[in-house]
Amino acid sequence: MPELPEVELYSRYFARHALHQRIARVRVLDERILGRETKAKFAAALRGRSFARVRRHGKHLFADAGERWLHLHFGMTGDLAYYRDDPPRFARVIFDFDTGAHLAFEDMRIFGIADLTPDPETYVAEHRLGPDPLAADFGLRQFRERIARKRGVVKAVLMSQEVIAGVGNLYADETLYQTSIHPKRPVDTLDPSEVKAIFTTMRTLLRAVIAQKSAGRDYPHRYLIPNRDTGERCPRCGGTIQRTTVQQRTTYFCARHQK
DNA sequence: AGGTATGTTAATTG
DNA sequence: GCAATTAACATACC
Repeated sequence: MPELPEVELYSRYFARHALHQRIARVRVLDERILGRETKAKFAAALRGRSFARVRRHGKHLFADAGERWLHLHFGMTGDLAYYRDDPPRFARVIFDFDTGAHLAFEDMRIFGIADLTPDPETYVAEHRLGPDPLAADFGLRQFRERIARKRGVVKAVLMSQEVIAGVGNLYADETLYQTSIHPKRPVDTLDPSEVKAIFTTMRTLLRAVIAQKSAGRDYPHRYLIPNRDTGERCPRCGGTIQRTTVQQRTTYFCARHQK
């Protein structure tokens, strides 16, 4: 279930449980999760080491293992599980720590990836990821510059990981819903105040969801997310929630107040 | 049985 | 070169 806020929670979970323990063994249960990395190289790079710290960039998680960093991407169904007894059903890679505990990277659909990278900066550069919208040095000016170079519909731009890294289908819809902008508005028709509203709303939203979820709470009722269904009543204006498609992704919006 | 699912990439078409 | 579209990846659920 991973967009930026979820990966931020995974990252905190990783940091809370899985640092500073010697990795006694690396078990790759399904090699497809490694991408083009080989099982032998992957295991050899991590075995005997320990994770010193974690970093997140967009939807990507990195864990420092000394020579190299472990890189995790969670696809649609990735998750982490730290446990002592029974591994999760869809565990694809398991790190056995010498403490007797285990960290599993699980991913039912295997759209995610677990591999190695020299460091997060290298990965971000190689994959042309845009800035993380919650990074301390990410600002409105930068957001404007990056958006100004794009064409096409606004939702596609928000979801493009090269523009900004971390927003996916749900939070793109939610951001546009909260800013009253139609997901199919051509991005070059947005006026400066709308771009600013997207910037501010998106960051507030991402932070709020992190806080909300880390406190174990559900999405607020006034969000679009819990009302993502054709024919639902818009909790903001009483309009009707409609469905369309953008970039092959199901898109919900309020037909009354999103223009 | 068919449609859908919080993601990404490659190939194709305009 | 860019944007839109389609397919592919793999699995479960309703």
